[in-house]
Amino acid sequence: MAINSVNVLFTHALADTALSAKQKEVLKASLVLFSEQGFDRTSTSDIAKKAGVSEGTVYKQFKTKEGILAAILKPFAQSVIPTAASEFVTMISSTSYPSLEEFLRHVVQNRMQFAKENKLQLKIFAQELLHNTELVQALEAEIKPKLIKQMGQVLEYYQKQGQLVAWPAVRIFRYVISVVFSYLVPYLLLELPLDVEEASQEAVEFLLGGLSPATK
Amino acid sequence: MAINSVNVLFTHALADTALSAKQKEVLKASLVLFSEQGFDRTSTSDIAKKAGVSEGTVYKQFKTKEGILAAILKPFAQSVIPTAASEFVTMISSTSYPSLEEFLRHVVQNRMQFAKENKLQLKIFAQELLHNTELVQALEAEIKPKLIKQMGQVLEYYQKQGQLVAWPAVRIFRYVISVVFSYLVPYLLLELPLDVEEASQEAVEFLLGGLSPATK
DNA sequence: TAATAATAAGTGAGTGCTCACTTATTATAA
DNA sequence: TTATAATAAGTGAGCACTCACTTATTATTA
Repeated sequence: MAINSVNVLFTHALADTALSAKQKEVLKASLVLFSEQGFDRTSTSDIAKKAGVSEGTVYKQFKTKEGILAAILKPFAQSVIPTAASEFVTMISSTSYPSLEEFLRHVVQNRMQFAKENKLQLKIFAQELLHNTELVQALEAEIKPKLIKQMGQVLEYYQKQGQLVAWPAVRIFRYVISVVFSYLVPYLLLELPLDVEEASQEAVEFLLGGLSPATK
Repeated sequence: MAINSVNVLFTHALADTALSAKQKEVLKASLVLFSEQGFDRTSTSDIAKKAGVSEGTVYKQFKTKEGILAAILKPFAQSVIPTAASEFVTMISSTSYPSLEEFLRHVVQNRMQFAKENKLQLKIFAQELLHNTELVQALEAEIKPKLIKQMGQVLEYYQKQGQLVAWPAVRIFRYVISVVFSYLVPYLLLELPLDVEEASQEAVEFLLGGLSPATK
């Protein structure tokens, strides 16, 4: 059921691509198998079988098994950090800024929803991060400046307003991201349900306390 | 250097066991290879070569490759949550309770130090968690009650004192653990240095803000 | 339109190789 | 000498990937 809905979303994303129906089946089967068993424990014959195609078909489009992985993770990786055109920026660049609470709730909720819709990709991604050091370095180099550029001035605004503690942006990101993950990890690993509305509410309540300027 | 010191610690832990010198070498080699390349991408012949023994010797003690993994992870898993005999409890059960800040700093610092000393095991452990669903379930079932039993009354104490917000224990654990991990993840994945003293200081500063009873 | 040609997509039985694990042989120790 | 420890040479299953060939689709011509 949960997997189905993920598949529906993935299928939808696949619609834009120039892949044939069978090649899409290959990607869908790989998505499920990689996330369930891990990349290394999934054979190309497993993939072919689940996709209902021959092994030759698998290799017609994707030259290597790694190529299949890349085809799944590339579009995912590029949407982990929402682009400058995203809602975040439009939300902020409007004449009236929302409160820090509203802003945080929006960001947290948005990313939790994203994680929910990309559950399988996230699991595969995490596996890859753990034994692909170069990938980690490359991501760090790309994502961190992007994040700071996009969010940096927003944070500054709230800091000048006195709504946000005057810590470096990196430190604030660290806490926001980790608290979001504190709700995602049980969902990803234990298959527990995740109520995004409730979770983001809770998370923001905590974050606001920790990120408000000192009353100490 | 960092790996060396880890090895020194691991070697020390190995001293108590009834393993022969060569069998200990097997475990040390496996620890490094599994953490660097992952379990699936490490062959038993790699292990034998690095340990300076034959492949037969590897299999004399450890019946399977999985058996090697278990020999590494079992003692680690059991020390992730410190036992009831640990410092935590003695710290608390003394007649004068420390402040929440002191208590938090001690816990956070202690676990960060532990992570630093068990860096390679942690990496292997994380890999395993991602595609071993049963293991995750088993850990959840064992660790969660243990954690609540040990820490539950301590939290209650601070809540009654008005130092700690009256949230369920699970929610408080969630935030403390995730903030600790926010410092560990860059250390583990990006090989960045980790100053435990400084990091725990920072972490607690944030946690105290978020976990103090509402001033809202 | 119908017939033919050209291209693309798909197949499945290989192929060489790696791997976890075994076993026959040799070194060491009691 | 006998028992134990260690080795090094297997062994067969499974793997990623290939390739000669077939089928489906599209373009071209009469």
